[in-house]
Amino acid sequence: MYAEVLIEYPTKKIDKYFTYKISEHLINIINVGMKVKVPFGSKVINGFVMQIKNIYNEEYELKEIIDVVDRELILNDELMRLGHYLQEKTLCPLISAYQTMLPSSLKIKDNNTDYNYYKTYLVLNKSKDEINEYLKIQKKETKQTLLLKELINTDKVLKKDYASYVVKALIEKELIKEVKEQEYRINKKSNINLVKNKLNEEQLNAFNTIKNTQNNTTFLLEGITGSGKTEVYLNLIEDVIKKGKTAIMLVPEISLTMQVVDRFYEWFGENVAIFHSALSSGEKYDEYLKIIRGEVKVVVGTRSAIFTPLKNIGIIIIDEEHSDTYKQDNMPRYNAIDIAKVRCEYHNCPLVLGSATPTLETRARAIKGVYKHLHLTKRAGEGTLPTVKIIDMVSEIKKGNFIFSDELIENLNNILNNHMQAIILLNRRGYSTTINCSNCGFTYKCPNCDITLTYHKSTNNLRCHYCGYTTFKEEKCPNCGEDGLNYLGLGTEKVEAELKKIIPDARVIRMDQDTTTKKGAHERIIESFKNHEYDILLGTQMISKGLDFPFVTLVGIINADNSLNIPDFRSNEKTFSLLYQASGRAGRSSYPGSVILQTYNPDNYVLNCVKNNDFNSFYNYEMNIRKILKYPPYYYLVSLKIVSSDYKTSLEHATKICNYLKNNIAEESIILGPTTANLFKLNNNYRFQIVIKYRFDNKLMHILKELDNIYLNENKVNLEIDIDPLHI
DNA sequence: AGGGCTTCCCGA
DNA sequence: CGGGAAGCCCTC
Repeated sequence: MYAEVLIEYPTKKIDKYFTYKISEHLINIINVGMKVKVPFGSKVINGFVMQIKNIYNEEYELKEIIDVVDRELILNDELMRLGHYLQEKTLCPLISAYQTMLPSSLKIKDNNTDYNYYKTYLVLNKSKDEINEYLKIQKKETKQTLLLKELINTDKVLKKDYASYVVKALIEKELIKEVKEQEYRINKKSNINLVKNKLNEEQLNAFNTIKNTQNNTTFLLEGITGSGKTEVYLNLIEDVIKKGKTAIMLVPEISLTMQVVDRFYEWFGENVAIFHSALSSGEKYDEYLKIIRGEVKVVVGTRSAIFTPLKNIGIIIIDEEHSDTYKQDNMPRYNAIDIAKVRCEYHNCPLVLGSATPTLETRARAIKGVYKHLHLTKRAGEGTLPTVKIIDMVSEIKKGNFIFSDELIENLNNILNNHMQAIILLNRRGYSTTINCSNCGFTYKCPNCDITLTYHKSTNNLRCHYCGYTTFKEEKCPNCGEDGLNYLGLGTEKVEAELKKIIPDARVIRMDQDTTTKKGAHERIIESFKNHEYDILLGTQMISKGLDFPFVTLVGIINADNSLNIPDFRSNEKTFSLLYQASGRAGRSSYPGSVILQTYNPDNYVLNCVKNNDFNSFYNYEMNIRKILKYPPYYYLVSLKIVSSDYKTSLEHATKICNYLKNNIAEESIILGPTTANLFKLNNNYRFQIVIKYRFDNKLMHILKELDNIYLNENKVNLEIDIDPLHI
């Protein structure tokens, strides 16, 4: 017997099958989809068995498969197919497709690590009668006799709960022994006192419509913030489980969605596996084992959870479907929504996309009838939508208010007096975004990237938010030596400092990338804010998503136009969704909420749509722009980035590729570029970009594949092709 | 990817 | 002529 093996080097150059002999003792063990250890060149490396064959015309002598890495963790038929789909759609090496589908703990180089987690228990080593006999002849009660009695009653106890010398003595007397049992690191039980909120009419309607669908329809569940989408999901999954099937639910970022996850544990307890990058590799391994052993019915996780090998899937739900975390921005550049569609087709089950602010693409499809459109227009429970007020910062600055408007301060003070809570959003971390010298014009810039460095006051250093370059800040200008350094631009750190000056009594907690680097930091911040240990939660966009705090009645948004000025065709959409979602954090319980939106463009259409809670108007306005400018959903996009450490090489190849495309792709398709990419210099690499806009182009994929192959063998230039990019 | 082998360039 | 860097090719 012979096996075709795909080697675990994620390079396109060796992304092909290598034939190995299967030795006698492995013939009945090795299966398609298994991970095996093989000799490759001078090394021993892991690979996946892709095919098994009976015959091989011996062109040259074959090597033998050394061993099987794991007998349980294998790619099933569905995942094997998905791998080919990924390769085809994203032009990635097949091996990287399979690598993203399996948790990283399975990619370890040496396979001597046992990821299984054991607990040691103590059990009796003799019959209970014998032990009773022994106890009778003991004169007095000791720790040893107590443990023996305990074991007569309960059969088994945890070793670590008892003093080691007691255990040791009893083991030496051969009265008890140790047993090791494999345990899962994460073990949650469902809540017996679970309160299930009654669904309102709209929720019930959505629930019933989806529940009664037995084919692979895609639904858009468009529900305003606080309309109780999660309750609909929970009921749907409960129903699917009743039917003996399983479910996957994707969320943007688990650490920010812990509130939702806890709700899942309450409902489904040990039937839930969670799956996200913040798990330790051991935890990840355990959760994966539960899934592969068929011990869980529900998987809740981030992007990569879409690949978990649940069998007999009855529904896939993607919450906050507009989130850009569903698209991976390195190889393979896949979108979890596309994968979900393929899997739903395979299992012939419904796909639910939920959001208050779906992407224009999704909504357009729903309106066209490609997806089934369901609406939740009312807040569940007692909540009402907040009132939004736009503040013109141009006139505030004339009054000397550079960061906070009078009205925001006044409202914050009211919040404190009424023992309520507030959220302040500023979508930029650090202290100030630029430091420059008023004397000579010097600006701190990243030596590797084409960007100014952000000043972080707490650590007194300057950082590049793209490549991580860090340097210390001098007291005087490093260029002219004068005392002329100015701090321009606003970050969360500075807002925090200002807030402490203006409202010294307020207890402020800041949440951004800098305060959440440690494991569990998100949860701690959210928990302590929920427990009202703080009055104000200040943070970047990570505080805008899905959080539910009943006492938050004010949301303040500083520099609401920040993200409008990013040069990307989606910046309006991103801004609308960020501000709308952030606003939705206010007034989620019986206390009415309000939102203060500070901007330098008070007349901006997008901001006024946020103010009026009017997604519909925003949608029509933005669709019109997309139509005129020929962007999605009217056109599809492909982005090609040409990257080289040498400026000239990069430009030359960009021009060459551009000409090649112009001569080969469909005439109606549009080519933009080559232009310098958004971050022209990144990590000392010069980046040019070409964008293709097309509607129908049956030659395009073939041409892209061809280009991709040509650039495999170029080592001075890299070509990165992104199909359906989220950003250009 | 990583190792081995070939090629090519420059100083002695 | 020799050595070292750079490029090329192979891995079942």
